[in-house]
Amino acid sequence: MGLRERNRHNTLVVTQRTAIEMFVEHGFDEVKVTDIAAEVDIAPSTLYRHFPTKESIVVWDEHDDEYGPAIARALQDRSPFEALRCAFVTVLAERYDTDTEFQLLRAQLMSDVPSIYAASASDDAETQEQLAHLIAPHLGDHDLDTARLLAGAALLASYWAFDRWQAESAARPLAQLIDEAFDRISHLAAVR
Amino acid sequence: MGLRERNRHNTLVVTQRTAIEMFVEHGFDEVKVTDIAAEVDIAPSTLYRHFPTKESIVVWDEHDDEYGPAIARALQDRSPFEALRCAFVTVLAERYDTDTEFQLLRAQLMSDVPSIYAASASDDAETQEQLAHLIAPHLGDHDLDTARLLAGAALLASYWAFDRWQAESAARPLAQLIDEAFDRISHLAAVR
DNA sequence: TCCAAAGATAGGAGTTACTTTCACTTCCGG
DNA sequence: CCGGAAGTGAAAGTAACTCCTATCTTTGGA
Repeated sequence: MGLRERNRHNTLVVTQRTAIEMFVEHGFDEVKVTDIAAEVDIAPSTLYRHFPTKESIVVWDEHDDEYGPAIARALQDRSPFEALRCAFVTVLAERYDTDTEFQLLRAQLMSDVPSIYAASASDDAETQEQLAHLIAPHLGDHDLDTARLLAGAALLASYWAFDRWQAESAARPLAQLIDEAFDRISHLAAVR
Repeated sequence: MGLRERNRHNTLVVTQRTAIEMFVEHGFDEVKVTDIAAEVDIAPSTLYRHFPTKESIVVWDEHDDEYGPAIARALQDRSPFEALRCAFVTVLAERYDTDTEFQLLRAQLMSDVPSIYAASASDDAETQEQLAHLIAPHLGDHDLDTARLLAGAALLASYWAFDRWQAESAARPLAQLIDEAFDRISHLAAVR
């Protein structure tokens, strides 16, 4: 990883953290993109080179590229659905349990600001498609539609866990909630 | 239902159908809100009285208020999850199977135009919450979180069905796809 | 070590059409 | 027949996002 790439990554992280603090303090609509750029000390045009929209500053996840490898690893010795569970627990848990305050702020913005919520939902649709393509080859019939359903269920489980985690202000560790969510969703028919 | 209300509803329907045709033909960004207003022969400010945003013209569903009653009815003699399945099949199926061409156009916009997709996803989050509140009292433990998971699963099933329906251009009736989706999601653990 | 090329940033101007506001008119409903 | 809700029209604002060029920084090879 060259200097250029590291610098870029650093700028992304600093911009995101600064912006989220500003959004939480003054409100998403009140904080203008130029304000953020000024605070981070970059030009607005530079900010727009990194983040395509104002919302994406919040939605972007610096650990997004860890899911692919984690899932590929887990697929070696687990069923597809279990592999997703395992990967989610591994990647999400450690991060959210060490960087709790910041992730709570981010979660708050994502659920409270409609336009951010919408942007994040769009993102999730793409994630679902990517997950489906990852696991489809590991299904008995290689059926992409089945894979999409599994991926959707896995995402549903993780968002449910995430919502609860946020609602109870990180009282329980995220890993535990994710496990519970996957368990319950695997046995939906048994719910009364 | 008075004349006023009927007129309003009529304007909404006509506006939506006109707008969707224009969007499909010329592209969402190319068609301006003023163009739509001119075509429907109302003032732009009137259009904005009915639809809060440009995207909402597409996302709005004239049958949205049928779900509540349908679910309440189905809850009388079914488990909560089955009640959702039943209500979805009833309300969705007949509409999409009689109004197919138009609903396909609408579906196409919702999946192709990012901003519309995002708006529709936000809408779905609210729907999930409403469904959860409807079914929670019918669960053994009255647990709202469980209800949210069930509602999420039901919505996931219906979107999966809807996607397939769109992908195969309404080759199979929507009701059948929804049933299949609910079946599969009830037995996720059995998928290999 | 140095240098050329590739790529990133600053800075600023512009544009656009979505959306809001308000005073005014029209017309349904009891 | 009147009160009040809904529609109209015009106008303006807003800030997100785009585009451009000059300037600087990094990179990889000589």
